[in-house]
Amino acid sequence: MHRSALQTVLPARDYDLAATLTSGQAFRWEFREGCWDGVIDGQWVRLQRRARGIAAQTALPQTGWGWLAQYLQTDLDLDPVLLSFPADEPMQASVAACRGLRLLRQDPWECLASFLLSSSKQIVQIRQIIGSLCARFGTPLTTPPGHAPAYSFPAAERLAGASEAELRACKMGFRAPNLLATARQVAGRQLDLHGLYHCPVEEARRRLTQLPGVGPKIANCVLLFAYGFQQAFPVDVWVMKALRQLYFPQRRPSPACLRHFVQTHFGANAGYAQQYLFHYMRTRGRRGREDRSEQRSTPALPAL
DNA sequence: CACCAGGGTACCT
DNA sequence: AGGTACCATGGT
Repeated sequence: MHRSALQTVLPARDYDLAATLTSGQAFRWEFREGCWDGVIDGQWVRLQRRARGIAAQTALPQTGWGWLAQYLQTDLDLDPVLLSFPADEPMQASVAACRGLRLLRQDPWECLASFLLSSSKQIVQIRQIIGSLCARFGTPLTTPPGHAPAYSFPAAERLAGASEAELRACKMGFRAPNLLATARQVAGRQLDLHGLYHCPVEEARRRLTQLPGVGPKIANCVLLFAYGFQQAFPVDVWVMKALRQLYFPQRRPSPACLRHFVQTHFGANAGYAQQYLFHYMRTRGRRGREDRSEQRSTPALPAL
């Protein structure tokens, strides 16, 4: 017999909770009163880093915490992953700067819909759009007494029944028709998101990119952040900047060349490596501008 | 106030 | 294959 509980501590080491929750893979976590408030599987959750692990609090009694360990991937040993990265200077600098950064394992629909809304948007804006979408179309969740209201991420069926104008009211602009059409395909079972768990990565990517507004970048984000395909390597403007500055400072490689490079150079955990590069570049820019000579320090150029 | 943002697409040469 | 305008909106 399990006793139900409202809180626990998941054992975890080598886990930078703040970096993980703010590194542009999930968009709904908010820092309040020294804790991280969010929603997982339609349930309000509050997290806090502790010495031995990650403390979690819910508003409803739990009989188990496997769903949370799965989302946070606390059982993953980070050391082999970091050791599998290439031993070049950019990767070592990224690991030194972001050690403890993790990949989450998110719900496929929320992840797909979120990154559909991410195109050509800053992370702060993506968060605002998604927050508005959840408040308008999600269902209110139980929260602790006196706490701000929280909402579930709206199901595909719910968005499929909305109008494009209603979606545009959430300030998503030209992304609205893509989200609507995708929601209808998912709700109508023309695409079985759960079935992608059993597909080879190429097949899963092929099916995702058939959705309107889903190209290689967004598909790779979903493959990596929801399905756990750790070789999936999303290339956005930041990662592109990292690749060009750190690996190809003198020439301009073609897209095909770049694709081949990222698939062969970063190994079996290329997607993980990509997240370190992404977070490293992003946190490098905002705080303190070191002089240009630092980022021009010669990396080990890949032979090609 | 230009410029750009975890892109994709249609259309051009 | 490789370039470009455009999509809507707001942060920096």
